Amino acid sequence: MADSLRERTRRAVRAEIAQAAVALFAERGFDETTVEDIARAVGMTKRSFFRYFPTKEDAVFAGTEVLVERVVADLEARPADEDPWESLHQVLRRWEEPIFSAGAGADGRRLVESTPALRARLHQKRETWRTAARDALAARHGLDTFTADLLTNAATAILDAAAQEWARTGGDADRAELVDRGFAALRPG
Amino acid sequence: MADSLRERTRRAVRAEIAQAAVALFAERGFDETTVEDIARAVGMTKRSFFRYFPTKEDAVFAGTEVLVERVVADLEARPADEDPWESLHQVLRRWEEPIFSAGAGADGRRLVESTPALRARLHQKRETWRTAARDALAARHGLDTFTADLLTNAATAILDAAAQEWARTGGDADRAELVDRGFAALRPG
DNA sequence: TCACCTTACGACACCAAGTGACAGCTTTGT
DNA sequence: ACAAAGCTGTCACTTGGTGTCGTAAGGTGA
Repeated sequence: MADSLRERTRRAVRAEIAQAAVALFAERGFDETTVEDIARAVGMTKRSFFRYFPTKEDAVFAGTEVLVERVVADLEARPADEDPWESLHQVLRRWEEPIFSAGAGADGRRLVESTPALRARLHQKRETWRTAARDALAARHGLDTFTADLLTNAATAILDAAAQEWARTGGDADRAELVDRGFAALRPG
Repeated sequence: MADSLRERTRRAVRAEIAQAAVALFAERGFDETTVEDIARAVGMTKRSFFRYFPTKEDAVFAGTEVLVERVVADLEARPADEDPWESLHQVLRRWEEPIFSAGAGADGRRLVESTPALRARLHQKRETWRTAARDALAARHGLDTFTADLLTNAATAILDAAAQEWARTGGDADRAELVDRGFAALRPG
């Protein structure tokens, strides 16, 4: 069974913890919330919290793990003769939202945007999928590593700028449109 | 006196701590070195270490504070009618080295490049000067915030790619040339 | 020179994030 | 039904980081 009861329960518990954590963070702030608070909120020990998440920060980014594979898969599903930049554009346009906030909804986004520790963790997470995307891009289009790095880094630069603008406007900005503008502006050539 | 004896000794002590810290980190690894180890190495208490640096990570980035002002000053010294992208290019080409490693030499660079906690902190530091650079750029060239963010983010994307390539080649790559290539490739238009 | 004030330091106590080890309970596979 | 595997609480421990206090030293003005 690829999906045993144990695994399902575990995922459910993880999700419950994550939800409680984000709620508490949004209410009291990240630093003002202790891991014990979160654990108690879902009826477990501090120790058990760390059996579901490696760090306090990670509770906000629950469910991101699959993202990497999906983005890479999408990247590899694009026509091989397509402009690499265009491939990145199309794929990231689709995954912009989950990549940006890593799955914690609008609350989570605001939270991440306003908490340095979480921003730092987000960057770390990004590095993971960026490496994967870089390798996929390099393999599919025969790019050297520097160029592949350059393109994927630039792509995340666009995502960041869109996220910043979104945060600045209080959540009103059309992020997809901003991403389009960014990709148009930085198109290599 | 803008430069009293107190201030000078303080700077000297800071530098000494930083040096000891980087040395220990390079020798034993970041996680394997405790703050007390560093403090003892320079003959002080853990408590006093934290009177010179807010966090353990920051010991590696000693002397970065001035960088922000200098980069901004350079940015504002560029001709006002110059292409903003070109201004960024010229300025960052000059400051690429200190910005990248934040002043701890080649050892420090390798250290940062290979230690997730330090990479995270570096990104945070970057955000500081990026914000400043963004504001300066926006003010000088009358750009909207999104465009200014986009350009500065892209610029750091280039710096990152160059740093990654540099690390990959074991320190042989000509970073200035890579930066030039990056700026040429992503030139907006 | 003497009194004054600021600064730096050590010492101590404390909190929170993680980690390791152990013991007991429940679930699963056979 | 039974053993292996998984989850949990409990306890002890390390480490990064902070607040407080007492005190010694250095710099400042009369």
